[in-house]
Amino acid sequence: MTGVRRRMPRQADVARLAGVSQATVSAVINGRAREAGIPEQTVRRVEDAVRRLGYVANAAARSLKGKGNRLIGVHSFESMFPIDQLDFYHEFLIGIEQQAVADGYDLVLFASTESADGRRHIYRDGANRLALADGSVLIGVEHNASDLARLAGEGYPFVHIGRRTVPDAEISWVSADYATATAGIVGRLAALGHRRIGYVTSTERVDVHMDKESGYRAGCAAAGLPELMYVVDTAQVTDPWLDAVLATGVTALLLEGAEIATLVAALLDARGLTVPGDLSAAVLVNLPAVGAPRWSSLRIPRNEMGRMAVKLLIDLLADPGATPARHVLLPCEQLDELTIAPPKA
Amino acid sequence: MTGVRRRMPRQADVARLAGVSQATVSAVINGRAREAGIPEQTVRRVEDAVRRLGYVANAAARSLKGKGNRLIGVHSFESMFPIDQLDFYHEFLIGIEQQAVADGYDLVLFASTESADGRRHIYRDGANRLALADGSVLIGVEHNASDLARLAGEGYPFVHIGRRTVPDAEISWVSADYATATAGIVGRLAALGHRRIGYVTSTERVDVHMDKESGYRAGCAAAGLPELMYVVDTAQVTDPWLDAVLATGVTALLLEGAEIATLVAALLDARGLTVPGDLSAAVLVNLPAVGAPRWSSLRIPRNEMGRMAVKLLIDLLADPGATPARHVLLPCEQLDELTIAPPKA
DNA sequence: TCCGATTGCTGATACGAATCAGGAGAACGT
DNA sequence: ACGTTCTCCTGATTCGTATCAGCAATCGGA
Repeated sequence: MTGVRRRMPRQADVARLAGVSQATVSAVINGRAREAGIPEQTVRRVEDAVRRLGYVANAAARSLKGKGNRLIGVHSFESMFPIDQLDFYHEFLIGIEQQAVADGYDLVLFASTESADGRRHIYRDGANRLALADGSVLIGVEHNASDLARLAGEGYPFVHIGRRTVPDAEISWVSADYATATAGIVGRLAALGHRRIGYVTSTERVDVHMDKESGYRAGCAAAGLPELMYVVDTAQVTDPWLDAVLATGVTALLLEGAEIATLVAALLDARGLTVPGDLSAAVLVNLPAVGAPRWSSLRIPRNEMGRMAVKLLIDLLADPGATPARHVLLPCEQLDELTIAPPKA
Repeated sequence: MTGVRRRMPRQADVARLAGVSQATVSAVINGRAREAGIPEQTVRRVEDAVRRLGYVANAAARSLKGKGNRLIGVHSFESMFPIDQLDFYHEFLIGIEQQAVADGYDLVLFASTESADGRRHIYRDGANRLALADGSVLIGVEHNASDLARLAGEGYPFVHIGRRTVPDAEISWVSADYATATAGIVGRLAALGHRRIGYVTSTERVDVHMDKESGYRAGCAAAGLPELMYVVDTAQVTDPWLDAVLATGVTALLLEGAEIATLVAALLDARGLTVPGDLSAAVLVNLPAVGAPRWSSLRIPRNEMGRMAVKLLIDLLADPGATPARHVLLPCEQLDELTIAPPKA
């Protein structure tokens, strides 16, 4: 830094130099000169003074006056830049940033609310940090239903990435359309000739799981197939369990997540069964692009979700009165058919 | 959202609820309660009201009054989350976020200043957007010397990631110590027996390049070797050029960046020369962890640089008066010796 | 010549928080 | 009983900008 931080010139200084009032300077600077009926002459005098003094508008004062400060908050319930899941938040952020740029908003990453255990809270000292921004996009795998409910109750505008239902609160969200995607996979398997398609899901029945479940049911119904659901936690995925599953005559399995998939793969491998030779399978999450075993799985449109969340939020901000919660489902592609094939004859 | 979006509560609202004056609320909130002789009783009443209303200080008003708002800006001259260079900004951001969390600051990503051509400016409509944050960390490959000089001239506190010299302005920065790293590689090559070590650098002589050059010179001087510099732009990296280079009897080459390295590799390959069998080589940048050809190269401590930039900035903020610019060089490791070997006998 | 409209501004005020001078009331000393 | 000190606050003002009501001067028309 070169100089001492000398007092910045303000509109009053410009006004004095140009021989007009501060209000006139404001009008000229904000391009309201015509509208305010200020002649070219005066405009030039003011612009000249601005240049001579190197006047720069004070952002704080400006946003204090104006309604918002064109700041969109981004809050996650975990560290935003985790080293081990590089692409998880990253892709959402790309989308969020793109849309923010497009609409002329800046982003505030709320990081300061991390407690000793690494979890992040919206409220600190009982105060809502997010309120600093005009509105916020929340991302989080973890639930923090009470924070969410409170936030919604306060009427603070926010959009959640990922469907979230919280008792006593209507929350706006953007989500991937898991239901349709899951139904689509069931349909695809049915078209290939599968008649008994199983669905292995997790015991934590969070919103995402419920979406997939309803998609599975819809898919089975549409294809006239029986529902064969297996609700397990990872500790239960053992040989006897697999025996029981296979005994039901399934020729294809939908698997909830990477962990279950890995376990099932190991068990199948141990008894010499191949995928998709002996059994078709698809994993209902977005597996990382690189990484050991490849599966038929889903592509979650993270970038689009980020973009849409910001769009939705800006909509919400523009809407002055009370707004019902809004929801957007984005199509979720099936990635490929690596581990899907017609049933064994 | 459930409720109508009511006006954000202000200190006056808190005051009314707590049955005190706005001034008292301000004192309590700023921890000046003792000092102002406000009894525990009243403090608790105020804190209670704050909590009940979900009051949060208005950042604009606060910074208008000359107080900080615990916001650190991050500004890059290009898009912060570019798809093609996933790890470039990302690692800096990890470091920046970590340090910000540690010191209880939030981050503002200044994205809104993107012009149609995708470049980002600090000034928009003549106003310094960054002024919203207490200080900023700037990252950028691109130069925008005039913006930087202006910012420095205004006395706005910022730290640049990457060494930047700008005429007529003293800029604080954090940089990788390219000079020492380069000298180290020269030394290592000399120790392996190389007597003629060439240095291929780019015609854009920006600060980073100058650092490496001085390291190269220092390394040569220390080892008593001649300086063999080749300043080229990529269009010049052709067969005749390589002939000329090899004619000088070099047994090892330092290469400025990935692009030059790729071109040189292709030319060497075409004439059946191997690296490091026939020629040792090292690339003086941080090559991506994954990607086709592996080279001996540098590891730039991006995480640490991000952390240090924030630390430095917070120091700067704490220092009230005029501060001379501060500079930090972080050690920059040589990654490995993949393409370095003793000279051919 | 007087009325109304238009031009070209200005003064006052609000935004929300911080700060400072000061003041009411209680407690204490003499 | 009266001055002094303390405790616990409050009112008024400030930061720099935006906005709005309004005003003086000029002009056009009848």
